[in-house]
Amino acid sequence: MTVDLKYWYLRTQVLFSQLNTQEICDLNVVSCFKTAKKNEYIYFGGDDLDRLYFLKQGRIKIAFQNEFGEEMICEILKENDVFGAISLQFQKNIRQEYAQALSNVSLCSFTITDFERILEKKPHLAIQYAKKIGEKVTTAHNKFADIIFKDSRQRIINFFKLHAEHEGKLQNDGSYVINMYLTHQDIAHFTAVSRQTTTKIINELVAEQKIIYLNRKTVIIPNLINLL
Amino acid sequence: MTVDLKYWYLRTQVLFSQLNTQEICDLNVVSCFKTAKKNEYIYFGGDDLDRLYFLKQGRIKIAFQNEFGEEMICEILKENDVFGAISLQFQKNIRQEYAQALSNVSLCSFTITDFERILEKKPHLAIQYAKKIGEKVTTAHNKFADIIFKDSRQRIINFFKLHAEHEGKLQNDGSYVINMYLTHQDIAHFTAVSRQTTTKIINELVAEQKIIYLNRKTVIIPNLINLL
DNA sequence: ACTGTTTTGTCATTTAGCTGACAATTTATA
DNA sequence: TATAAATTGTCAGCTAAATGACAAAACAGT
Repeated sequence: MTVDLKYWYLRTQVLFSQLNTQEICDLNVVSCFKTAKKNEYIYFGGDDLDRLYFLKQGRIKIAFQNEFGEEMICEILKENDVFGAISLQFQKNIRQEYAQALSNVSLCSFTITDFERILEKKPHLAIQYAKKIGEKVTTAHNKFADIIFKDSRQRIINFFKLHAEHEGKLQNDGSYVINMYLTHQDIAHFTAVSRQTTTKIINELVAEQKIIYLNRKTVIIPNLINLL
Repeated sequence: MTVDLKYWYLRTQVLFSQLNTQEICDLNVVSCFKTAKKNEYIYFGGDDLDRLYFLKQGRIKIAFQNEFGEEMICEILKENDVFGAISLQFQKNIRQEYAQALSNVSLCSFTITDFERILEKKPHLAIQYAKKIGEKVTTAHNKFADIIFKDSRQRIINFFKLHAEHEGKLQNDGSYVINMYLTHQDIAHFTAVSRQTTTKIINELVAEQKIIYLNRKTVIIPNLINLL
């Protein structure tokens, strides 16, 4: 990869957008660019416990598996999101967590020591980083409340709401068109509902015209308010 | 409060421990000290959405309520923990979250703008802060996996394990003595188990001698390995 | 167009844990 | 020390959703 392309990569990463060329250059010294194909693992279990990843393009999921291989999806991340050793510490207890590409992805990564060295020099970057991580806490707590307080139907409805907000393109008529790259099984893992129940509920929502599956990859939500 | 006492307060806060006197002095200008009695709310719903709190002493819980007033405990925090507007952004969607004192507490708080101004000048502090927040994400994700993968018994066992690690005093014989300031109801809210089931399971664990309730305020865990 | 694989659809059965209801016990307060 | 309040103990009945087991449909690769 050329140096120019590396500049461009980092410059267009929102978190790093306010750095000047010299600063970007400093970053490049220790940065590492990478692409991965759909379904590839970025890290799995004990891999790279000291690495921090910035998603440049594509979608990945952060998930856990239990001893029976059952999956639970914590987060679905898109461009400009960060994952990996986000607490900038070597993580021992994280062996059951992994990151897997949901599409072809491109990303860059740093070791936590390199990244910390950079943050030492760029307080503003450190603040932006702290904000990003803080948002993750809020997201996690909200998802938590969802699981505890809401039944399976409400959780799946909430999934479509969130997905419309993150992935949907708002049309003139107020509807959202969503590129649906997740299967029922994925949605089930994200909402902590069984696959069968997920299918049943989605079909109910389709029957109620609250969501429309044009095909397996395209969903329309005619009215987000009416969905809830 | 005297200036000297304020110094002491901040100096002994782990996060601020590496600052020199001048820097502490800078912090003091915008800091705000406060105490609260047991059961008092530090913030509730839409209160102080732009404030960040550092717990100096005591215990507080971060919890949510649903529309029926049912509670769910996200986190139980002790000295040196941080809470409130941790993402350093005015939080709109956080109205159902609140912080309540589980004991008499003392804490200091900053507005997010004041705190950010300080972080701008102290990159190291910003990094320490980011680490602290990062740990919250890990904690939340682990708790998540717990709720999804484990049954009520395992969740309650895990609660006692965590509580032993955070609150227990390790004895010579390998047992932990825990100051138990939480009721069955609190444990139920923390583990997302009903109060009745919590009581039943705790009594099972007591019968199995895995935990010993000396009285309602003192629990002994003879052997942490054996508990799991 | 054919064929294997993935995804979705459906249902009968089972179950973990909630709910409500009340008693017993412990702790706080007058 | 008496009384009220909070906490814990117990149980029968209920229910949301998981499970397992297939069938149908859609999709992907050749």
